[in-house]
Amino acid sequence: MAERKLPGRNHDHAACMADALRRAERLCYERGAQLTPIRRRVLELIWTDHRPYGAYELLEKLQAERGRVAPPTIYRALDFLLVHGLIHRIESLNAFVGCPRPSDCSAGQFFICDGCGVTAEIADKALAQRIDGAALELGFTVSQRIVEIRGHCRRCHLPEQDEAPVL
Amino acid sequence: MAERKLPGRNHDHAACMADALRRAERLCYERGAQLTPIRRRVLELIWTDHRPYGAYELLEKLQAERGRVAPPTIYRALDFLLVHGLIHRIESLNAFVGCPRPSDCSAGQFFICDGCGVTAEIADKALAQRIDGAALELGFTVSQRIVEIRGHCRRCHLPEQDEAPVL
DNA sequence: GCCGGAGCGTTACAATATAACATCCGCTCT
DNA sequence: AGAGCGGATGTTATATTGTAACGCTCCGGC
Ligand SMILES: [Zn+2]
Ligand SMILES: [Zn+2]
Ligand SMILES: [Zn+2]
Ligand SMILES: [Zn+2]
Repeated sequence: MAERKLPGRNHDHAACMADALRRAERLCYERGAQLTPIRRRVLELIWTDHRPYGAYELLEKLQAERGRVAPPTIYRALDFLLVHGLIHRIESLNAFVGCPRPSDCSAGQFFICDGCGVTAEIADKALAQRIDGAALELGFTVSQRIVEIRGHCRRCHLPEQDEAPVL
Repeated sequence: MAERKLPGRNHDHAACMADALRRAERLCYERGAQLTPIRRRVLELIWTDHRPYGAYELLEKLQAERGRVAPPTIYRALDFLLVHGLIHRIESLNAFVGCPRPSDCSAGQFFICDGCGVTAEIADKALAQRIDGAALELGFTVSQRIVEIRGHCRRCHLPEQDEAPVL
């Protein structure tokens, strides 16, 4: 079932982000991976809130702090964070979101609000299994399950006006 | 359950494609939509086989037949075909694949072979419902379900060498 | 005839992503 | 110490994907 929720009114995001950074440091330490200043800072920027950030959005923020930074710098940091499961790529947005559970995130599913951008990751094992079952029937070997559910969170659930998404 | 299969050894693709074109013509006729020569040709190109085609790949083919064609031409045709459900966009590939069931494809799920590119669309209602159930728990209103399963079809199911995907 | 909308041509550009090569720095081996 | 190596980053240029904006044509209704 749903194992995580959309961050609500009383969400302590400062703590949420601090936790995420601590988990990242720990995980990198355990793996002997280097969470360098740039990589760490990109991860922090992504954890600014719970919405996906585009590479060039992150690039601008990094440039604001450090002067000229070229695209490869960002993409390399993102690659590192992706490889270690610290972030996920949202394919339908070309954007990246922090993973709240880097150690066990092989079966994540994303709910993305097209109003405010807030994105929740859940890990519904039964859903993943149902997908694997369908794959089996097809004789298909699964290597990656991309599940991105677009819609509106409770706060943004209005009579569907056209919107300029905050994304 | 799985309602469609990966096209097998005895798949008569000429007939498969002819059917798809007939369905498209019929559906456009019923809706008073114009399946113009360009739109029809783009649809045919997409149905060349069962793998997703990128916009610029289609553009090149169209240019080969008609001389200079600019990107907006392709994207406009793709928009039309998408709006009418005749094709789907594969977000994780920035590419487009024909819909085998244009009249009833709100809940499609895609299995995409990273070896040969072959893509199968199934319509597992229970899977869609499970997603909607999780959404309900989150207080989330679903508008689009993106389910793209990457992996290997039976024919391409080898001991996982690195590959230059045909995609 | 005139208008209005759909379709398409054309130009320019925006947004996203990568290739290729250079530099730096810390480490190990000798 | 000096050579050599690998990982991280800097730098430049370019590839790939997608849109904005404007104008022309055709066709059907009035
Ligand atoms: Zn938070
Ligand atoms: Zn929202
Ligand atoms: Zn076929
Ligand atoms: Zn295959």
